[in-house]
Amino acid sequence: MSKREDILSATLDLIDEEGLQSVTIAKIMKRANVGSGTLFNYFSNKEELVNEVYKAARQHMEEALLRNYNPGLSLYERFKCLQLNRLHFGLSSPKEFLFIDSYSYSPYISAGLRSMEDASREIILSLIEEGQTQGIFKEMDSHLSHQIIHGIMVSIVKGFIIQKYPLDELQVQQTLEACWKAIRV
Amino acid sequence: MSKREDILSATLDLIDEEGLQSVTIAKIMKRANVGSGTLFNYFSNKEELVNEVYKAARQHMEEALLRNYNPGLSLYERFKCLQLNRLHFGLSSPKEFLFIDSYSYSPYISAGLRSMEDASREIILSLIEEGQTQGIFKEMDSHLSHQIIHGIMVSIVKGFIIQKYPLDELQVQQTLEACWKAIRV
Amino acid sequence: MSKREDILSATLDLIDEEGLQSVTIAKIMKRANVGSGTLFNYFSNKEELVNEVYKAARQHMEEALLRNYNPGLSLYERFKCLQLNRLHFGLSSPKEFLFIDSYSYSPYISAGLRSMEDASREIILSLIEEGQTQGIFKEMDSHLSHQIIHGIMVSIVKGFIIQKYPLDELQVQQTLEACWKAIRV
Amino acid sequence: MSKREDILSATLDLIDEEGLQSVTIAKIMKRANVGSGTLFNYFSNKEELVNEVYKAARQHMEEALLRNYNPGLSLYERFKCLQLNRLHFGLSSPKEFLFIDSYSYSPYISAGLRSMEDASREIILSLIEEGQTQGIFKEMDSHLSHQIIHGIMVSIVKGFIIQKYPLDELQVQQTLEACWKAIRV
DNA sequence: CATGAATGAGAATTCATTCAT
DNA sequence: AATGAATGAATTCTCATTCAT
Repeated sequence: MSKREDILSATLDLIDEEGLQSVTIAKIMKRANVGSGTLFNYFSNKEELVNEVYKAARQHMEEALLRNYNPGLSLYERFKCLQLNRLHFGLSSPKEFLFIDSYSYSPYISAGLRSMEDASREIILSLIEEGQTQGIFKEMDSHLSHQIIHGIMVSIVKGFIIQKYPLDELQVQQTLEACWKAIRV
Repeated sequence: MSKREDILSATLDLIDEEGLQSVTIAKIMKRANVGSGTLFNYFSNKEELVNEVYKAARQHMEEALLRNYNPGLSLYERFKCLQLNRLHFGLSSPKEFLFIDSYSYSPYISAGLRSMEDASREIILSLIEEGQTQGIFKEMDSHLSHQIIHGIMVSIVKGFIIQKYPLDELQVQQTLEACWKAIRV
Repeated sequence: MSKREDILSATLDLIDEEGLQSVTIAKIMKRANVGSGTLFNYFSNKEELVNEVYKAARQHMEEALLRNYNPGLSLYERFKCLQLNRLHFGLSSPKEFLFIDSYSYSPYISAGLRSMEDASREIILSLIEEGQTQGIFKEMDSHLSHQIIHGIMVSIVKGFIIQKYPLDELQVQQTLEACWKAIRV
Repeated sequence: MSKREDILSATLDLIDEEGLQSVTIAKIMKRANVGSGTLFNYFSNKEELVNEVYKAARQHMEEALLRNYNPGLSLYERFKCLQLNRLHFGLSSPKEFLFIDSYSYSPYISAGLRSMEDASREIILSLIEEGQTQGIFKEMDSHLSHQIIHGIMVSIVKGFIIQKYPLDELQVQQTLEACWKAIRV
């Protein structure tokens, strides 16, 4: 791993462990095993560093959300793929998942970055609209529908991460079903 | 309002406006119109102050969630009451709502406080179990069901607060319906 | 005990326990069971309070040093009386003894107070001079002689207070003898 | 001189001039010509800094006390050497001497440090015991004997430093003699 | 007399950042 | 490219003191 990646990774770890609130450059330096000079060679200040961590996490998630997405599949198959991808991302990258969730509305992350291109979001919205047109999904503001299923998925992952319940095949199926039914006609 | 309340209130306002990240004791003092000595008479340090803000918000929410709750009503009426209460709390106290949502997973809030007694949670869980027994709700880990509907409500309120869509009578009905359907058989 | 005495006494105790360095008005208030208003009714500020503690200790010691002093006795008897009195004062009032010893050169105690009238000192000096005139004590600067015996007594008491050795009848005799011999011809 | 030494030295100077009571970090920074960050890089807090000053002074004194000590010399020569070394240390390093004297009983200095290893003390104690065995020194608790001569030396130096008398060849001889006689048979 | 909530100047300490090596 | 000692502005926190009750 390059020094740059060491720094990004150490920062994410520390944010996860102690909260951005108490992450200091000194702690990052120590964790990443780099000197302060090195750190400031790669990132011009702390805010930029944190924003880069956010950006990397978002890019990572973006890619994960669209993995294996096949526009040729049925509406349900596509819906399921997107939701499962989000779930898997949350389970396999909990630190990034929680960081994105926590800081997507924080002024500490630049506005530009927060509203960065999000192909998956557009895809889900149009998928919802497609379902509504076909009479499968209930007619309502597509953002509302999206928010509903997004809320479910995020909530389920967070609940699992803080150990509220197991999340095996069965629970995953039940969650997917809940999402589907929540916005069905 | 007592000085103590002034301080709590100023702190919540500032966290809402600028993010905990950039809230300083000096800003709080100024906003609350108190001297630093006064502040530290009431709260032994910044972390304790923020934790007390969290605690007060949780207590406020707790009370709001159970407002007009009538155990004698039908399952649906009770379900609706609880969900609507949460919605109304979010809409009428957005600062507290968002603060609780953001910091319920943050290490900055003490573990004990984050997992504090929550009567409403117990009530919802048993209501879910009751519905499952009656064959109304789908059989699954009641925490999973709870997390699903909780995720929907929180997500909808957040979406509204950051202005993603209107939230009138119609949308409220649709949201409630989504919750109900999400965990129905 | 009057409130005023409670305060003086609490202050001395705390100085003994934690060092003047870390004695705060708040700690004194708590220990003495008085409010801040009360304390500042009796003493106009912290420095005055500490100086009053010093003054009271000095007065107490002054009186103790001359207890039973009989100018009519032999030189040796008078010498012994004065040294024993100092020893007994140190043993019976260790807090005052140590406080006086530590702060007699501190700028925190007002110059006037530090150099306050000290009848016993004059008496010892003239006793030394008397002894020198009689050829009993070695001829030297009487302040030097005084400093020698004073040094012995203070050192012995301090050593005892911090538990370096027992200090019974025997050791007391040996100490007195050392004083006497140290300045003898 | 390294920054660290600058800080230690500035601290000792200020304690000597104004008393620990009124020495602030800001004054130390200014005197030592360092920023606050630098100071806290070397010492994690003020108490640790003061303790390090004490430690350095003790080590300095330790070394000075044993300078030119020759175990092969006669008892008297060795006795004289040790006492003279203490005297010279006091005269050449009055700040350290007074600081050690004042804070060796203060709770501000950690107990471990106050009772730190002291080779010179062991040597003097065994020298006293040797003298007692040879019938030169009076039989008594060697700590008592030690405390007596230690008390004399410290007292004489303090008296000189605060200008109570001259301290020339003559007075030094008289002082040494007083020490010797104080514990002789 | 006694109280203690409120104060704010000032003290200790933190921490992002720079720069010479 | 990498380092880390040095920095000082910003921040948290302390504590003697006041004053209305």
